[in-house]
Amino acid sequence: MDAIALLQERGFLYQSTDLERLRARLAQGPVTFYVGFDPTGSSLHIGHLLPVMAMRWLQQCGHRPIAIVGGGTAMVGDPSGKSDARPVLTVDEIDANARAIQGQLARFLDFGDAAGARLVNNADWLRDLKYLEFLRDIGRHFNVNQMLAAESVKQRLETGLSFLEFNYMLLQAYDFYVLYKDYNCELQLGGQDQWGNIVAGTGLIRKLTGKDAHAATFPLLLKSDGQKFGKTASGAVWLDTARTTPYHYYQFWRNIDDGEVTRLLGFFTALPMDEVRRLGALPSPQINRAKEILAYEATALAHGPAAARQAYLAAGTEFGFADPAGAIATSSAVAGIQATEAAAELPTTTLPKAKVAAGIGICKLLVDTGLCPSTSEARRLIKGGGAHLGDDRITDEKRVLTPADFAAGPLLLRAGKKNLRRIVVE
RNA sequence: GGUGGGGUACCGAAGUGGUCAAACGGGGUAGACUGUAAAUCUAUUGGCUCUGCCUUCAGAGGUUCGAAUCCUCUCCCCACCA
Repeated sequence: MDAIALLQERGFLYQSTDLERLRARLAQGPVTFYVGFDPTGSSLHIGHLLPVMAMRWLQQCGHRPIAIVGGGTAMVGDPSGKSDARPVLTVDEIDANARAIQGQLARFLDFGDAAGARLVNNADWLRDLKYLEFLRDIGRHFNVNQMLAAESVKQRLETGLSFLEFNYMLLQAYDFYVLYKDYNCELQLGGQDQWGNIVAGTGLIRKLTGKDAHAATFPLLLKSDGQKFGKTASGAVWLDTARTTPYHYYQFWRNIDDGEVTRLLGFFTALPMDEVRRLGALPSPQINRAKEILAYEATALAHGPAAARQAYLAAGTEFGFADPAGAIATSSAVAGIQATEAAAELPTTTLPKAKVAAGIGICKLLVDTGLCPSTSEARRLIKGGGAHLGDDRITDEKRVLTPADFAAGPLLLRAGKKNLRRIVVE
């Protein structure tokens, strides 16, 4: 299949170097391409996912992904599209982060055999750079006037940026050159805010080798109201299950705006596009089925079908299923899950018997279960009428739970509509 | 290096001796309405053993009955000049 057509149809392409040449090159045979990831955190989040999905498609089309973690560049800081410089990390932190990130990428990409995806750390060639040699061989090819014209730099010129940050473009261009030279990497992909840095790379390659490399960018993912995508209440939605449970991951996708459904199905699921368009166009209440499918598919990709199934059942048990009769056709595996098999896969907290016998304050319980970050927050929640025990609203913040409360079995403690915890005594 | 202006809660931004846990906006959370949506409206938004107490206004000292507000030193940022 024409990889360009596929990416275009799914909405992945924002801008690129000569598209027809790129298309022709991709049709010719396997192309090695790369995307840079920032190792300043130990986990990817949903904001990183768009490039990852694009890499996945390209790999399935027979091309070879390189994920490069900026171990060297992370020690510098990047002005692109950010109002502030990045934090500077130690070598050990960066290495640990890189390993964690590779583990997450492995769920989406095949790192398997020699022809599989690769993870490369640019520290391998940046750390030993000699300044004078770099200036002489690389620096001479950069025109400061052009660099200043780059949008990412322009913005920072208003607040000021250091020479060190300004150099980021050279380093990223150099990365591309090294990959081109040593890894036969012909294509760089990145967010649209990276465009300046990316074409700096193709420019450098042309000057140094006379050859043309390719480049393309992804659109910036924003919610329809212009807010940043992938942020929720508790911050980013992470791929690390310790930070964002599969259930919450599922819930993030399940609660997406109506208007985003088509776009997100295209980006974050592997469903055929005609189905994506059909699902995204579903009218008012049925659109919820499309969101369930999106949530299931996205969770299955990130955490596996078993976790996705559990999340789907847990959420459905709590909030109801959008299409229990299966009236809406879909090729998604979610169709095979019977709503009736809904087991209570709810997040559960177990309390020791002795603790309950002594009586446990409701505020303390809210905090212990992780539903509230502090006692004050728990009190506020209760005052605001957002705390429920089963179907009963909790009105007394001093309420103490005793064994009698558990006589009828496990209790369901809820903070707001969407956060709940099953409480079991043993 | 010089001169001037700044560093306030999640972010932006008021406050310039007591009435300041600190206006206002954004963001978050909760409630109502709904479709586990959006929009809207309302409440809330440092912590706690909560009619009170404790810790916050870059950091460290000091003045004062009392400081985010005054003084001293330190660190960082910005603008202009060199």
